[in-house]
Amino acid sequence: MECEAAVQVAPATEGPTYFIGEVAERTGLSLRSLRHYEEAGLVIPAGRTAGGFRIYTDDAVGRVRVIMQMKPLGFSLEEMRLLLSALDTLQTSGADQDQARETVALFAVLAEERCRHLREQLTIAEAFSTRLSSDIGRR
Amino acid sequence: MECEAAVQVAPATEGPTYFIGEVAERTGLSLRSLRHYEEAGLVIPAGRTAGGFRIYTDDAVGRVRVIMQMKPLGFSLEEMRLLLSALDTLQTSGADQDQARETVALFAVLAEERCRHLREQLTIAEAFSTRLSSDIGRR
DNA sequence: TTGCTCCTCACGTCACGTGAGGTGGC
DNA sequence: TTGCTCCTCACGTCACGTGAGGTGGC
Repeated sequence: MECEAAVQVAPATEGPTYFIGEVAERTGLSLRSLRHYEEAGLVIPAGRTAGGFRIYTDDAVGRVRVIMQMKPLGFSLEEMRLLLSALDTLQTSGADQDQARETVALFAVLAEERCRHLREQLTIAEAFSTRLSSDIGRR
Repeated sequence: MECEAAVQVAPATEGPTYFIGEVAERTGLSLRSLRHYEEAGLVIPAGRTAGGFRIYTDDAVGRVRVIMQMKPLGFSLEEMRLLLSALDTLQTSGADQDQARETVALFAVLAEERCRHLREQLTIAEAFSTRLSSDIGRR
């Protein structure tokens, strides 16, 4: 086997670290989803062990929670990536603050739209549920 | 080309008939979705023209509307097929009335569960939307 | 050393989207 | 006859699920 650059990265941040299974347990997601989120550039582990095990920090868990909040609103992983990136920029007080603020503002508008849509769907769903119940009773 | 049994089926039921485009317009679905629902056994056209055009009746439009109500609740097409079939049985007063009623009752329970879940998701989504708005304001 | 956890492919699935190339309806 | 609508493949996409075969962590 070639030396696949199994770099052991000591996480620069302090605090507890987790293997993928612990993150899955804390969030209720599958291992596959977490790996898929890494592939999509959404939740990158802070490092890897010498053996290749993903090392996550609390920051990663926080990002997963944002993803789980965006899911019901029907955002794509690519959209989530954009928002998470913008939120990062706002937090780290780096460059492109204005750009990031604009992106977050855009998502705030989108989120409200989707909330309205979700409320409509709930109304439809409740009507459907009621209809089914009455269908049973009818003879 | 072999005689592919291009059977011209005069719809037995009375009332207006539609080509697929008209059904799409009335329901807001794509042509592809309607064809997919036929493949899945959900919405079968009442017949075909000699040239192979799908002929839909108002009954089909009704079935599509049920599908669109079930969508927000996250039911699979297979589940929708089961429910539509059971509702058909209840309406046509044919055999297996009890079985059909049981199926509808099951779906009524599932629908209520899903409604609760949808309400939870809405709550989460609204909290997320609020958070985004406050993130913009913060400096 | 034994298990349990983790790893990377890589194909499968569900509900369609999206052309390509051809033909019917009025 | 001209257009617009419809037809059937058939491959693509998105967000993962699901093994297969192998190895790390304690």
